[in-house]
Amino acid sequence: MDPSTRALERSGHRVTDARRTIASLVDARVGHFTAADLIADARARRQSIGRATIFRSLDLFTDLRVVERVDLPTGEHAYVPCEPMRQHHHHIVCSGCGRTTDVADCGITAVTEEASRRTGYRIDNHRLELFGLCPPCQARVPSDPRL
Amino acid sequence: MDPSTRALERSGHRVTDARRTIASLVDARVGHFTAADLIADARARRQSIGRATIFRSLDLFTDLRVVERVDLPTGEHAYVPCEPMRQHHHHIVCSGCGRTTDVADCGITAVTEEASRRTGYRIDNHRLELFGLCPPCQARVPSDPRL
DNA sequence: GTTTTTGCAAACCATTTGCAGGGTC
DNA sequence: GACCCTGCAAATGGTTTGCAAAAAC
Repeated sequence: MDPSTRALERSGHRVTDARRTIASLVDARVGHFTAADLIADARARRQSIGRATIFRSLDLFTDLRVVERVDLPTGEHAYVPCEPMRQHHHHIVCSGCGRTTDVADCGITAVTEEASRRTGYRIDNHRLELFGLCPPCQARVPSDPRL
Repeated sequence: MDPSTRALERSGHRVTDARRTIASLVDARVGHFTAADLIADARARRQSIGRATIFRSLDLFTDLRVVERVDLPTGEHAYVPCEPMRQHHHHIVCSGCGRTTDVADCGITAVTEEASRRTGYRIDNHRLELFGLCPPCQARVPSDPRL
């Protein structure tokens, strides 16, 4: 059974056709995607799922940590598939192909502690998103910043 | 002359009533605010400014680095007033009062380098946002996580 | 059988655009 | 006077909601 379905069951949510379909659309995706992308995917597959259901399921999957929401530099709201196991991590988003890679804590704790020391804030939460080019995209276009 | 106006002049943009008004609305704000907030503020002051002008001016002020856009954990798009001088910095947003404080590089460069080493990505850009409680808000509510 | 979920359509909200008139340099 | 900027209203795009029917447990 796939992780999304298992997450649904464990959390007491119902396993429905729509949710199964959406989970498989998410699995088929490479890199980040938007709700609109999934809506288009569903239509392309001729699997009719209401727009509202897509949004509702993405919310649910976000709660279950099957996906995570990221805000792209453009302000667009996107989602990335996400290992539910991993506790705390960040995403590197490739601006070439959109693929994302998770990275665990790389010393960010030291940064938040330093910031806290400097400002007196009690820091409860942070968001770190990294943007760049993944190795294949670097190889493909060594010098061209677009794609 | 206030910094926003100076920024307009230096950049060759016209200094208009609408822009002056919006600059003063921004100055009057404490903490982060949305475009909708400014629209409401303008209406409250009975200074009629078209919605479109607010959006256009906020875009312009963002380019001029008079304000900066942040994405709140809720996904809301907000703006924070911002020292145009400071080159690279991040924001700490208080979840109590919304106030924000700038912090310069606190070792984040080491983090991005480490992430790059681990993943092979060429990291071009990053976004770090910190959320927590500012000192006054900690004092006001030592134990209550809300406000 | 009860409760949750879906699909639809409409509502909603934030943001953008086209364009004619008005203001700034 | 030329060009930039504004306001308006309409278009747009993304997201949410109410509700009755359908599905899951």
